[in-house]
Amino acid sequence: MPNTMLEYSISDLSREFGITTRSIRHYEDIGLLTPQRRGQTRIYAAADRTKLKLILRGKRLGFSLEESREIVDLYDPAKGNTSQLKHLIGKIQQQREKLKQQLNDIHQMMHDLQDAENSCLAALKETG
Amino acid sequence: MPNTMLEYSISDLSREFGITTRSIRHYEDIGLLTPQRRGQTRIYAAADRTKLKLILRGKRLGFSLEESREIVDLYDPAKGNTSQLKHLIGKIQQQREKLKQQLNDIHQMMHDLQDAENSCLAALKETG
DNA sequence: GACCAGCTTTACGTTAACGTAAAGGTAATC
DNA sequence: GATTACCTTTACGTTAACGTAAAGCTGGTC
Repeated sequence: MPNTMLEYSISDLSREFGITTRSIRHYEDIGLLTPQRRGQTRIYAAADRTKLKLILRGKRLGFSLEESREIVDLYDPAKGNTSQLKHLIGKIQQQREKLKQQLNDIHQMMHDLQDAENSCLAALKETG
Repeated sequence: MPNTMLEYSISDLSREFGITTRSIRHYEDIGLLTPQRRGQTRIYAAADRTKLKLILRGKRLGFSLEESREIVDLYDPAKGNTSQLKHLIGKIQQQREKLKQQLNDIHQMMHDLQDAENSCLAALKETG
């Protein structure tokens, strides 16, 4: 149902992603989403849905909405002149560096979890 | 200087990690750190420093302080009876699942960044 | 003994990201 | 035509994670 549709209501999206309509409207309030209107009712297109996915992925990675804006802006850039393009590539590289740091942190944490589990298992074997 | 020391002042730690003393005291307020005292002055041991590292790593991964508490609690657990140990292993597994989701998100985002960069580079070749 | 650097507590202020309530419009259904 | 199920706007409230200011103790130095 979700991916082949042409348009979505606000509750379609709220149901699909398990968030409130208030959140979706909030993202619009700060300019992260700009859905069409039919009368006064919001109509979301596939591109809006994609942006919402990017926002929520950002949230899972601990991004603020302003940080997610950078990601969303990369999704439909102005495609202007050369210097803008080079600026964009710079932004992309920045995001990469941030993700690399997070990858590093995750690996460290995974390692620590392994240590913790090992000592748990050892303690279990001692006790019997 | 940092790693071989026996004790640290609050400003030692704030300097090393680039955070304010207010933050460090805040972590103590909510029970994430419990340094010794000399008089009324806080004295931090290596274990406190390690906990602080865990907290800050959690922050970089978007963990709330309450979520980081789970990680810190894994670092020096009560090591009680069998059922507590099994509970602990459950917690560890939960953290692993969360990190796996984050790994997934990072890989997706890396992929998207690659796409974005490619279309930038393509646009640059057209123009230039 | 005045001064400074660094420590302390208390307490009110701030920002992000929504939650929640109030009041009302619209369109299909019983 | 009244109920139901959506949608809307406006606006005040809430929580986490500190920021910031005020006021004061403490130990060394000029």
